[in-house]
Amino acid sequence: MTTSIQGLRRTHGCGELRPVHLGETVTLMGWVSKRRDHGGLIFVDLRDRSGKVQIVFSPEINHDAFRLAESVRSEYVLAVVGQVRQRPEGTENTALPTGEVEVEVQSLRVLNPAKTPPFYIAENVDADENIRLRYRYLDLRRPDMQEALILRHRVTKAIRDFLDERGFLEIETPILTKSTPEGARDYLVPSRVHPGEFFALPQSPQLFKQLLMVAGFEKYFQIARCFRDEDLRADRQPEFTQLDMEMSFVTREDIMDLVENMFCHIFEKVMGIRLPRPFPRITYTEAMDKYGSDKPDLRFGLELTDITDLVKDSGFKVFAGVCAAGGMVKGLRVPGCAHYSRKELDDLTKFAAVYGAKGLAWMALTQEGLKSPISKFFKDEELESITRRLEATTGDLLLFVADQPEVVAQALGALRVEFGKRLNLIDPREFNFAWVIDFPLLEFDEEEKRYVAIHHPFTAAREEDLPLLASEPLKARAQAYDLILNGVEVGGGSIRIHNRENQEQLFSLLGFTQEEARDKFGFLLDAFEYGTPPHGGIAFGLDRLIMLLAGKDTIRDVMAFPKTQSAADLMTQAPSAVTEKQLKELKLKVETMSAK
RNA sequence: GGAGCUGUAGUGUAGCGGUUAACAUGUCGGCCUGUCACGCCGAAGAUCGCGGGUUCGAUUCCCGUCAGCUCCGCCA
Repeated sequence: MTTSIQGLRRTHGCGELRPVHLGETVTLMGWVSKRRDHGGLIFVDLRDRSGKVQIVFSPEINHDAFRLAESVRSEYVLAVVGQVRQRPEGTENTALPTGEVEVEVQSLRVLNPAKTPPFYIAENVDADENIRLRYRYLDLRRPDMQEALILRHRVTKAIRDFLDERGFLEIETPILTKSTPEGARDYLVPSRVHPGEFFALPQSPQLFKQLLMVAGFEKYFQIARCFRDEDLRADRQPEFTQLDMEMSFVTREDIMDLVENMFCHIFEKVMGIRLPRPFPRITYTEAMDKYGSDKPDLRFGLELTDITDLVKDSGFKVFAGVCAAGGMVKGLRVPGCAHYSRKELDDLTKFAAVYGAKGLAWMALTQEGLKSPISKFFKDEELESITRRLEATTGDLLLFVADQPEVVAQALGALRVEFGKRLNLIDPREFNFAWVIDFPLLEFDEEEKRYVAIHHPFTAAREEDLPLLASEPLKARAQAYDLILNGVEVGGGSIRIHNRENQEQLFSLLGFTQEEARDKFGFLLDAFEYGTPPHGGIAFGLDRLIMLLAGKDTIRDVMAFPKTQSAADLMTQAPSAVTEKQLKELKLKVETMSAK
């Protein structure tokens, strides 16, 4: 019995068969999704990439095939030749696109048997992530994983078509590149030819794409793998994919306009959805004030309210003290939660504590009046003005955080999102795009006692804010923009610095000596002296975007072979130790070998 | 670096200071010609993640450790 497909040629995908194929003799190849053995009649759901179809084995059609089918099990790989026929009246399966027809099998070839898989190959597996990742090739056999990766292909295809149409060139940049300061930790690759020296894997193609602008390519894009050796999250993997773009002779408006058009194209082609344009814009300051986040989820309200001015002179020392120390007090009105128990409120306090809040004050507007452990510290008119400011009504719970502005934003911003979910204020079908603009150029890093770039060190300041760089650098705004979707940052970019003087000025603000700047970025500074066009660009986290389109909670579900939270590949067992010989060639010594 | 959750037949779960460790599903055997979560009968399948402690006795309580996940820090 051969296990090759010699002499056979697949004619259809399992999921393609319809009544129009009635009477046709077809050859199908695929996996056994399910076998139902009735003794004298065997049904098999045969699955391939295109879907499933029921095939029927009967001793009256082909006795040998029937006998062989008795030995077939889940995930066996079969080739069958048979005739498409109408299912008998009343036995159609409306749950299956192919449910009106079935294939009466005339001959069967078992191309490969299969061990019993460690979990079901089905739509909704509840299998342990451990097992899914270890047997990733089986996990990826599941229809919803296949759909996610097919969706991913269609998105990248739509992107390439769109950008090609507009004169963009896809150009590759090095994976083995130079380690640079700033930003994330680099993944390092030792050089055998240059012992003791290392390449770094790119955190992004940033510098190369700017140099492509210097080179005169004018419109560049790349679907680029990027690497960052930082701790993982549901939406962060050590290697991930960016849609990276850069353009010459453009303004911020040009870029934003192009990007909006591109997303409309993607959504129309892939999702069949027409996005409203233009995308709303919100300044960084407004986002932080109203939502406590630079990537607010705008699908629901629950805005934060500043009450610093109302409480700074109050008798409540906690609030007044924080205000006197340069802090602020903000409140969040949670509709209909005045009934929260002591325990629920304690849990909210713990929730806020994760984000650094030292406490969480609350007021409940119950039927019996205002309940709050802190109300006794306020005069009636103060309570009155607070509840009025928050537009509170009976049944509402008011939550307050008093702290430095960053802590208040983080803690209340997180509570806002939490209640958005708890109170079902979010429409899961909505795709809410927005731009966040006018980010500050710099922030002060308390640990390193120096300025650091919020976007990256190549971002240009807004023209009108250039003078501020010398006087009050923290007040200078950047020509930077982030694209957010449903509270997730899906992309960010900026107009870049394109002359040596401005770039050197920024490096010096960041605390680089001239020598350091020349050592790390000399090639860029040099390039700026050979006729560099004004340019700017943007990069998108492709994995995150696909995750949102696919309705998944983690980018692992839209990547073929992701890593665990400890940055390991459970299938290949990477990373792993290397031989002494390999180390020797690289002139490397490993200090401690943890025995695994 | 830190916090939390999870870890029990292949898989998903239940359980409890003393059990023959339960249920579903899968697997294996038997029966079954219209099922599609097929049905019926039967069987096998567990070092209760690992190590230590408390206890007469630990899967259960405590400590540690490993793995996975979520989050903070970190990261655009």
